[in-house]
Amino acid sequence: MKKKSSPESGRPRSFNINVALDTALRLFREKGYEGTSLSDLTKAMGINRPSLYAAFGDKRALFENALQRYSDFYHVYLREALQQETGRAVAEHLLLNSARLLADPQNPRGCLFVQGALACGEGAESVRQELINHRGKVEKEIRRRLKRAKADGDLPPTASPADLAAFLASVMYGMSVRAASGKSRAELKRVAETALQAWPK
Amino acid sequence: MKKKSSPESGRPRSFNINVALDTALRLFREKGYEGTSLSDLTKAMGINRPSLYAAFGDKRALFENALQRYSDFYHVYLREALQQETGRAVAEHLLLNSARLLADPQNPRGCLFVQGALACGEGAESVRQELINHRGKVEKEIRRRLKRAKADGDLPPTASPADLAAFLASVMYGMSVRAASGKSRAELKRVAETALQAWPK
DNA sequence: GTACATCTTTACCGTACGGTACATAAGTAA
DNA sequence: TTACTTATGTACCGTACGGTAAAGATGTAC
Repeated sequence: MKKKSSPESGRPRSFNINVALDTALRLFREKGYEGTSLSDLTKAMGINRPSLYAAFGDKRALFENALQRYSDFYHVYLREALQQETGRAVAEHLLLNSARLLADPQNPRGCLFVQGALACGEGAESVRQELINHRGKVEKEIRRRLKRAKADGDLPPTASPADLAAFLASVMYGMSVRAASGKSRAELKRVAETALQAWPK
Repeated sequence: MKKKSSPESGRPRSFNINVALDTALRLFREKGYEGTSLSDLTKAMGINRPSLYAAFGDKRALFENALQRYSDFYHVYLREALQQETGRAVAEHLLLNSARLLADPQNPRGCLFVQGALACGEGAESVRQELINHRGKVEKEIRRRLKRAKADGDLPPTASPADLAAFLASVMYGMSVRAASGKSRAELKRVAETALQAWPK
């Protein structure tokens, strides 16, 4: 992806590539793939266009990098949630931390998997598909964990891991939409707590 | 909005304005405001650009018309739901019909209030704000209805109409995201049914 | 120093965008 | 027929987009 072959020769890069990537991630999360222009990106990074292209390739490749970075962070959160001891604890962790992260005042509101490209023109169709895949994988991991929970007996025999996972994912994406509307952490937390009432006993 | 002053004089319009508006609505719902180009619109309508501008004004005004049309349909569904007799029945109606409408095979997937402009560039910022307002109004109507339900005694005294309304809205928006991922009515229905487990008894 | 590699700057490319001027076609009114 | 009104088709406008060519700047290796 990036050049592993970075000999010490040549003019050194004048900007920190990870800082630039974080800037790109912020913008993509806030305005989506199509809504973020190259001028937005270079301006926010404080560099010129060819520097961006030399470092990352084209816009699509830059998004790919930013998405990977986001996905890495996301999976830290996800893993932590899925490592909880019971199905109920997993659900609590997922929803309450979603509320916290999606409305983090330090970051753009909402989830990149949703905000990145929910509805878009033909030029971003492949990005949209990729985000659909990411969302699907998240849901799949939750489903696997809940299947185990059911096998472990900390979910009733009548409970459906697939339905519960789909429900949790839906609430998380719904909270993302609400976060993008400017709702606070407290408001999202109440949604999470209400959703948890649906958990089978 | 449209010209009431339509004397029988002058060359008659060669296309049906409501059909054209429906076409616009479909496109905006599928690709969002920014993702839908004037060429997409005129091509799908089978007319030329000046005809579109003469009939609707600019792109923004056309979106406004399409949004109004969508909102009219939406409020039929919403009113029907809010007219149910109990809080529980309202919630059921809202969620189950959301599932049905959001994944309608005859229409683009998802809700225009969400898909229209969730994350976008500066040029669509006002559209985004407007959709936030629409979502807020929907939630407010649900909240009002649930307050009445509580007063009527068909919600427990401990229940929070505001929290329940926010929860219902979140699930509906989450289902919209899932619908945009291509999930079927059946899958969305299971989400709705799972969500209903959270309803206070 | 010289050679070499890489990044940066400026200036530009083609394309697609939203929007419009203008001449003409197609209807009604007299 | 003539005048008038409105919609249409063509051809175009300026701007912003994603992307790049080419020349100069800045480092390392010798």
